[in-house]
Amino acid sequence: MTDVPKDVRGLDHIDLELLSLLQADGRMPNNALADRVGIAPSTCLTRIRRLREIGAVRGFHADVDPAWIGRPIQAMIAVRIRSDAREAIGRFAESLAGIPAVRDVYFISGNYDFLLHVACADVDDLRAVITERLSGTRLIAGTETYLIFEHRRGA
Amino acid sequence: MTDVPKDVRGLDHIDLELLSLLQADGRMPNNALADRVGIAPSTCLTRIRRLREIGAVRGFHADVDPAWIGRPIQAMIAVRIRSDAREAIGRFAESLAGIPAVRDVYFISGNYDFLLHVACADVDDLRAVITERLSGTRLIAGTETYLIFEHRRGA
DNA sequence: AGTGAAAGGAGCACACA
DNA sequence: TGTGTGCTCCTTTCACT
Repeated sequence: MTDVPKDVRGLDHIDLELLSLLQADGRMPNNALADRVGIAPSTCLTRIRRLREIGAVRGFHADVDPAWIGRPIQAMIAVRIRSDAREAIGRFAESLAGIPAVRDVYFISGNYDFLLHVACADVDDLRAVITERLSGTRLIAGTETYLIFEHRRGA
Repeated sequence: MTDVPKDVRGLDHIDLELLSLLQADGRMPNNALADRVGIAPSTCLTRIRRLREIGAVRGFHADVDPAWIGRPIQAMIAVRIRSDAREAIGRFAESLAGIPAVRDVYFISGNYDFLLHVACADVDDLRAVITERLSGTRLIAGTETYLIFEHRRGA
């Protein structure tokens, strides 16, 4: 709920403003950004490069509607790893991120080890992901699947 | 799991390729895109404008690490609406998207009505979101909170 | 729908405060 | 760090296919 965060690890208010602007519009031209925050374009360029280098900006991506690329069925799959396979969790999760249907992997606390946000072509495709890539691997103790009716990005 | 989707609602393979490229790198210059898919820059521009207009591309965003903007604590909050308040769910969810901590709202099937992906300054902040913005509203029948240890984007 | 050329604008490196 | 200049490359429009 806090609007102005506390711990900003060496970023000044201009950096935070740049991050906020780029989060809202990742294609805003460097010129416009510089204007908005009140610095010269070349300075702005340097700052943004630095924000990328330190990892404050992890990348720039188009937000593509899954329905338009033939993946209208979205689901959140909670996955529990078998307790005798915990060491493999890292490599396994990495392989999951490579499945085309997988859009996000959330490692969580609680009864399950992670949540998978997937977008599939149809229900058969969803079942294939669950049975072939998850339950079928012998690393998985259990899964629980929730259909996603709608997905909205926050502010 | 399907690599080549079936239902592509009037998009040809060039459109799909453009979407894929822009999903991977939202700042790829129009020129480079045109080269990669084998069309002229001007044609490429027209196509991308169309992809935005029809909603295949919903926007372009910088992927900002929440930890760098003072929000190192991430959580997934499952929220159940009171059954006598179901009509209010739409407006309520919209107000949620306006909370600075909220990054995603997933409307789901199952025991809960939606999942909230939040990024908070600290645990107090997280508690404030849950007690003041959720449990405190009288629309909420219950919540369940899972800490997010790590969040990876898929391919 | 796709193309090429031409003008205008933006990105980027560099030298300097 | 921040800035201003200048070169280069990209973007964007338009007449034409």
